Amino acid sequence: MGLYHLDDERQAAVHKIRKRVIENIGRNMDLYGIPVSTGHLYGLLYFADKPMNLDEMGQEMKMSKTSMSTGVRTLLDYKMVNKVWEKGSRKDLYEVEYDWYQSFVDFFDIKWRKSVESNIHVLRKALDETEKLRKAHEDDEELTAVLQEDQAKMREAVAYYKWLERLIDTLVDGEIFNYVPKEPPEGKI
Amino acid sequence: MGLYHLDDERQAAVHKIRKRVIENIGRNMDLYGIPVSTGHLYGLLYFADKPMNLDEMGQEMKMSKTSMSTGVRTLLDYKMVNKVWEKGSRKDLYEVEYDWYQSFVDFFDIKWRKSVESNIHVLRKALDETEKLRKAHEDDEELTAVLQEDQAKMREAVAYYKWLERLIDTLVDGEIFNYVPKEPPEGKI
DNA sequence: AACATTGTACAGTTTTTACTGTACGTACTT
DNA sequence: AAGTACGTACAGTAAAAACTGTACAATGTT
Repeated sequence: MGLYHLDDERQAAVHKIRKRVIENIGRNMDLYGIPVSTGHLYGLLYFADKPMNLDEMGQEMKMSKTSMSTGVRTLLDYKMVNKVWEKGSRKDLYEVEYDWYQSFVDFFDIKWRKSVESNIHVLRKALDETEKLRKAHEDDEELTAVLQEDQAKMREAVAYYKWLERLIDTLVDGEIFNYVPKEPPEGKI
Repeated sequence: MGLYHLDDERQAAVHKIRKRVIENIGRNMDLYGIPVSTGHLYGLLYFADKPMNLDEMGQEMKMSKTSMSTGVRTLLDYKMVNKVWEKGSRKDLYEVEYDWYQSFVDFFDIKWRKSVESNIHVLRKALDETEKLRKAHEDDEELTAVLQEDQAKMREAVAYYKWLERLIDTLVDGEIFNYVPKEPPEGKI
């Protein structure tokens, strides 16, 4: 973590402060459906002042290299960390994506959009089948009533998901920042 | 589910269509950190044409009443279902919140906001401690460099979380729908 | 007051998820 | 080509989460 040139006491003090932040980040990362330990890994990388390799991570996290491998892969899938190329080193190096706004957007673009698309697809298909069934039994008033109810609900659902898609679009194209602007960090310049 | 007056074949056809939708909703519900089975429960309630009690749910889901109880509680916490009062019945009745936009907003207002607040709190505290540590060792250039780096990162993080708070605000106060408007459901009037 | 019904706390079980160690494929080095 | 270093697939183990059955408190009924 690049602070081993400090004397032990001061190093420990820095570590202690970082640790609480890292653990909090890790804990809250379950919002993204990410295991706590992978969240910790993220936190570790967040404070690292240079890209890390799997062995270094394992050492710091006191976990197996295999776990680091899978953890990093998860974070890569979410684009929360990036692979870094460094001449000389044969090891793969990773660093966090420091643009958290981008990470937030990517999360929705990756996970939520997939879910939304799948839901719309299934609903469209169900609407189709419902319509067929309805037409095949137009004389059956009870059935018609049930099917129309279902159709109304499913059309509402599709409308909602399409809204969600548009919302994700405004995130991805950055338009959201016109509505809800970023502000510069507070504190000394 | 209110369709037992239909003949068996047609009833089965309706069930089959609903089932796939329900399962998809359930599966995608893990985005909210909700167990798949609770997602299914939600789907069941979604298609129910009247509020259900725990025994009915257990029967349909082929699961224990205890599980229904905890499942419903989870959904209540997220405001995805509402408790309904019906004179006569001693049993508690529940129905889904059909306003999915509202459910979406509530989810962020409840889960994300809590997380954001906790993160800001921890970061502010860490920034404080960092500042104290820095002032106590102003002669130590190495330490100062490390701490300033950490401070810069944490201030960025706070700025991001404050943005997230404002985003959630626009969801909660409904302003988001001025930017990304709802559209009426498609299909026949 | 005795009895019945309902929801849930809690302990125990099952199922799922996270983690580890080994073994191996790939790619670089000599 | 043999040797070495690296990342990950895979099988097994440990830990966590979901689920069930029983017991009981709260509330309503007779």
